[in-house]
Amino acid sequence: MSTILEVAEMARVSTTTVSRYLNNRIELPADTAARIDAAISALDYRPNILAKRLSLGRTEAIGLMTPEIANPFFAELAAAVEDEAERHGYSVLMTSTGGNRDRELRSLRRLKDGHVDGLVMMTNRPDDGSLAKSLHQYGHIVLVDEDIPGVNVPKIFVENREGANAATQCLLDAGHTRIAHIGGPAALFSAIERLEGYRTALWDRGIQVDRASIRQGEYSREFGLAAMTELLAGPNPPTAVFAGSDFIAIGAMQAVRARGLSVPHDISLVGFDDMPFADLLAPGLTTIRQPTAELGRSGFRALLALMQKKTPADLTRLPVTLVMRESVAPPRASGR
Amino acid sequence: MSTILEVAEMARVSTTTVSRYLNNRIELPADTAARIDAAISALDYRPNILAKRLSLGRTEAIGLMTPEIANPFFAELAAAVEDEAERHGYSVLMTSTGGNRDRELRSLRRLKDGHVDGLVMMTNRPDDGSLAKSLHQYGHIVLVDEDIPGVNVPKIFVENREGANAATQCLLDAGHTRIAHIGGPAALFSAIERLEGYRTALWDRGIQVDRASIRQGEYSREFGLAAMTELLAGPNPPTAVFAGSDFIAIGAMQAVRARGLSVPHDISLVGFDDMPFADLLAPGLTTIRQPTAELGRSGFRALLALMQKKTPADLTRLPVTLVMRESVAPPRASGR
DNA sequence: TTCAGCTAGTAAAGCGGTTGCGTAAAGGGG
DNA sequence: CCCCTTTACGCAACCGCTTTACTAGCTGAA
Repeated sequence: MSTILEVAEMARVSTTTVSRYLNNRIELPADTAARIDAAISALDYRPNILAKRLSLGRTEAIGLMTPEIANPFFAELAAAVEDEAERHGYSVLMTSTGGNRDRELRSLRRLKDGHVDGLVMMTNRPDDGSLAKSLHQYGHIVLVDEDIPGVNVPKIFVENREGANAATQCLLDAGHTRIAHIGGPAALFSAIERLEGYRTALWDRGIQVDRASIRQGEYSREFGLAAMTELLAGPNPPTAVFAGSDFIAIGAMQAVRARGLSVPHDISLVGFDDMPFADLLAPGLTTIRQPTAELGRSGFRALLALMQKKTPADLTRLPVTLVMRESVAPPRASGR
Repeated sequence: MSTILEVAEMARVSTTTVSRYLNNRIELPADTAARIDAAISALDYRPNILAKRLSLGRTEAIGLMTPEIANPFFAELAAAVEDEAERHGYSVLMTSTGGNRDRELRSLRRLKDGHVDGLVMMTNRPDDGSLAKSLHQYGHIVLVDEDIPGVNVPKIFVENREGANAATQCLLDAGHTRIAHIGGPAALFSAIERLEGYRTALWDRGIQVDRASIRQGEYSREFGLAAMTELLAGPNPPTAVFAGSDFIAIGAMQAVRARGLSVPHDISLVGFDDMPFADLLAPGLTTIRQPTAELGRSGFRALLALMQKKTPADLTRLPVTLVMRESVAPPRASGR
């Protein structure tokens, strides 16, 4: 590997000149420039990035913290971040934390220690406040998809309320009145917002919101299965369910089947996320599509702005859309 | 941020001593060590990793090239690589190439330019030979999941032949004799091996392998749908299909349904991969499970060996297993 | 007493860039 | 013709760590 010094010698200039020329910090007469260019290609010179980083004190890399890269939602989001980062000359250092606090901290320390210049952070673990307090000391951070309350960094979320509202309305429009909600963790921001959206939709139609038809738990299939099984066994089972995530919806679907009932014939179902598998199911799952890729791109852009000492918006909300498939139908024979 | 020099001064030793002490290259008398320790914690010293990297000429980071991180298979594999890497103190720089040659080359150049010390490489694009030729110049590379013929680097694959064989046998055992195969790209190593496994299984039972019941194309749902539609429209449609991937299987399943037939009643189906959604389907998809995480871990370990100047195995084959679900049944009423 | 052989360090030269000052030479205006 | 401004570049310090080569002082054996 040749160095900038060799290039400078071959072009009969100083390293200063070469460095400035390469970084567009100087305008050189054509022949000098040509000599440098010639030397560079003759030596096949490529700047040593490690030296450059030390000298500049930055890495031109960002971190990407995701709870679970194997989850298609986060994977797609990660892909979008990476794509946008690449487009701006940044590399992406990925960490899949598995919701593990230790790994989250390790990723944050990487930021502090200068492995990366900034961090796109996603977490789905409710915070006890300690993370929120310590976060500002780390540097450039952007929060995507899920909030950590009390943290003062740019945030990019989707319109959870509006989405939940649309999902519930879709069920109302189909004629349902006994609509249950199986939502995510009670402590999680997105789950809270989605619950609010659901409540508002019912409220707006003058429908009493029944505590008993609201379940909160993990955004997982297992929880969906368990919660739906309970609901179905209850005294006054719903004719429709708005699930807080597609995973929950799938679990619910299983529960419905296990009971010998069918979606959408006996029970209508709407999910949230529009995971890639949502349309593989039979029946295809009606759900709220999140602009996953846009979430990632916006996240990176906000981070970039931060790193360039600009001030990105404190909060960006991206719109969601209802995707109609086959899991919603009018309630059976009305009444009971 | 404090530097090693400040630590040295506070501990009244030289930077050399501090550096050696920190890197376990020297044994110090207890009181000297204690002074250094004290200085370090008093100053909250953390070594500047950029300086360290420049000095050592390595980054303690590896690259991870995947065709499509949004594909759950690669995502899970990536998670495993990252996990294993983290365990050994390495960071992971991820690139999702989308099968784009340019991005592949960019990722390779990152290796050459010293951004990373090694690369776990996955590609699903058939190579025209140019990649194979240029690959050795880049440095430490390990190939995972899919081969690039003619490349002399450690490789980690699964037992494609054995898996395909088991899948086909499972259909044979159920009583099928007209078994079609919808496989991956004809130029792709894994697809070739899976086809071989299918052929051998039929051959071993003395069943004529019919050219017309073999289709090759993308590992995608769309291709599965198209190919299966064709097969069903043919003169002598199969009663069972071994699909080269779960995506293909899903497409095939759609085609079966579109024709008013049912899986497994009219057509039995076996996939390959055991994607996370394989058991979400109704019926659950019988398929060949790949040890995805192990593929990732082994990949990293081989790379680590390479980077430590050890010599990992040229080729590692990981076993696959047949996962029985509900998409296989005996052929209908035998005969026709 | 002498000297080899430890112990416990140190000085300084890298690693390969970037950059704040500075300056020689050429050009131009008065 | 003199002085001031450009133009075109160079010197050397600096980023913070690692490592080679070396030494002062002590111990113990011959």
